[in-house]
Amino acid sequence: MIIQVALPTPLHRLFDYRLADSLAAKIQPGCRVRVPFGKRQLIGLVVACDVESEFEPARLKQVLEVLDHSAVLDAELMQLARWAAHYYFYPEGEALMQALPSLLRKGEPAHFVHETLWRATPITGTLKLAANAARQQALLDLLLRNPEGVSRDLIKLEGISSATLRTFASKGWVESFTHHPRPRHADDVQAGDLLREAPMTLNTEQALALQQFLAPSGFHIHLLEGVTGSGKTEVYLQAIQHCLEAGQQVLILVPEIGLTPQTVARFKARFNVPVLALHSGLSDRQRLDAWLQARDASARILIGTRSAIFTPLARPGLIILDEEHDASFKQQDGFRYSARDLALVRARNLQIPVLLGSATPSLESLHNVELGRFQLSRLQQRAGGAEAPRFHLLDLRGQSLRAGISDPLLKRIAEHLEAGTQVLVFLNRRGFAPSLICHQCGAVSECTRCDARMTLHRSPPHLHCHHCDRQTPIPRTCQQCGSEDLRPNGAGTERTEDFLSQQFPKTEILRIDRDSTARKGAMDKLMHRIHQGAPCILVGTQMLAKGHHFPKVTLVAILDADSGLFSADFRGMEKTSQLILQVAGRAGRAQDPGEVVLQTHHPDHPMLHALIHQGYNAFARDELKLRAAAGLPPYSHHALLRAEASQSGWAEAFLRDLRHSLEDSLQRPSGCHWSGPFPAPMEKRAGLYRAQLLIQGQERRALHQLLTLLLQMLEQHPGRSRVRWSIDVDPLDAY
DNA sequence: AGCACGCCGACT
DNA sequence: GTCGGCGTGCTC
Repeated sequence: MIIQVALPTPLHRLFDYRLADSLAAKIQPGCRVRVPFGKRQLIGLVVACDVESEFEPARLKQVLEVLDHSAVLDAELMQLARWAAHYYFYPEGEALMQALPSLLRKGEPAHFVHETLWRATPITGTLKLAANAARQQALLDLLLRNPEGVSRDLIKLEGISSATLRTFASKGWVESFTHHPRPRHADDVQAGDLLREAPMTLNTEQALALQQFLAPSGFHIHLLEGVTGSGKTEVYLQAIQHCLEAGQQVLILVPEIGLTPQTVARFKARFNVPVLALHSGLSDRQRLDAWLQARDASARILIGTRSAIFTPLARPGLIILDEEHDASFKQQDGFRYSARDLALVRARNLQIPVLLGSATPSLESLHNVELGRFQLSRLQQRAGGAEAPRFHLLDLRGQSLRAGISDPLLKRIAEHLEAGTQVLVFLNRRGFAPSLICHQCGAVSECTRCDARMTLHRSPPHLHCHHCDRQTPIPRTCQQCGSEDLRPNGAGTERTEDFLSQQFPKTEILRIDRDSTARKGAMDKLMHRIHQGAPCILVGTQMLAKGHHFPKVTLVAILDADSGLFSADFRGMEKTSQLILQVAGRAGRAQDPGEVVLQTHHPDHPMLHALIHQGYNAFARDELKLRAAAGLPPYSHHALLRAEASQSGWAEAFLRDLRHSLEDSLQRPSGCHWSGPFPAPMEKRAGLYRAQLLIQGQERRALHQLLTLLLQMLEQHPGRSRVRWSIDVDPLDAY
């Protein structure tokens, strides 16, 4: 028999192999096989059995081993991954293999493995450890936090040595047992004990939204647009309840920074069913276990980020995608898929509904509402009758700034602190200052590998390129003129923190950015501090904007509202307004009505006005009109051909060549146009020179045809070895 | 992407 | 004379 196999190679094709009759009986699509490939052996996935080969049969090689008795990747996921590979022009073999957990890619059996776990013994309840036994305390905490048992891997991960574990064992504080990962079956949960806590009573808007969502059966897409604090999650929870009652599973996708223990806890607290979080902290073995539990429906609620869209589901009932506008749903390298768009495709294949939620929906989704593809529900009331925050534009023209803060803002901050509440200061720049400038000649510290400034950091002192991660000591003298007068230029979170602690010496200043939260547990500590409720100032980046709620914050200050107003990226306004509202949403959750101050040099800017006085919807309507007039997405479709090379000019020349081949081609479909090649927004990055060619299509079909042709040309272009290229369909980042 | 083949420069 | 640089070509 001849079978067709998908292999993890960057080649855009499948491969045929001969299969010995002795192995042919149990083979089916979705099984893994080990095959010879050139001089090496690879593990691949069977795509089709009993096929005719166009390849000369005598030259076919034999399958070495069949790894599975039944399909590891079911037909539905296989269909999704193959569809995605074609849509995003990514090699099919790579796409299919990426849908598998890494242990399965490496050839491990698709089985649960019995694992030795450790748990605390009852006597630890009254145990008093020596005050200086920090490691022992850490182990005890870990054990008490996880009464169902902890694996040795996890203990190691927490930085606890096996010696500490041995000590515990010898004192009888810990015992080991064999964990049989044969989880409960879906049917084990009786209808009566599905709920762990009672659902909340829905307000009129929530009830209407839920009813509208539940009314149609089968595949439909529902957009839940709800301002922060309007209770979207409760609508999700009750939609999930309906699914669980029907014995089905629910897949929940959240943005990268939204997958916090609190998020997961919310679902676990409500439902008496196995809830699994597919987060980045899982070991390969745990990830496989979770994958298997989703596949056999012993896990009922699956929560994960972008890649969780490829989680197998034995009894799929609903896909929820929270913060659907979030850019982290689009993968930015390699397999550049959008988990949001794949969720829609998957739901259509499965004939199940999708619930998209956001306070600030993407213009793509709002356009889909206009077209009647999505149904829309709006939640405009805040739960508990909390008022919406008041917005103020603070005109920066003529104001002096210290660490990015104007005097009127400083006064407002003082007033809120005196009233005993908390203040949130947002600026999207970490580090001390965005650059180091020579006061004599004006030369600026630049990265040698990128077209970018080095950011000055104080703790610890160094220069850091945020684009390629290069770090250098702080120079004592200017490289250009030798002057010693080097000064920080502009403000980042460290500098603002510094300045505020000088201004408010008695107030605690908590900085929240990637640097301050890098250490394990640091974020928890900060959050704990904030939730104690004492007056304090939070200074932070994007990290503050998502997921976390700060009930005591009554003033949100956005230090630079102008950053996205004049950017070359046509999505700049959309991104900025989403970010402003997201940050603003952190305030005014409780009884205190919140206040949001935006520092701007353009207090008359129409976008800021629409956003602040009429709300996101008015802004979005205006912006959609502009997009329509300019023929930009969502009114047309974009693809970007990206290229990078070690020498300046190579990538651009390569793309120019391709453009010419395209223009000379007779098979070129109509209805597309292109522009460029242009240098990428930051031409040099991490030592590579980057360029891109933009392709625009009125219709998806035409764009797809053109890209098919382009791919053929790319694969046989003589310059392809000097240049790394990739196709990005529906690109999101600036271009 | 790997991995081999192949053809030119500085070494024991 | 060989080790090794990376250009070019192939993978059922």
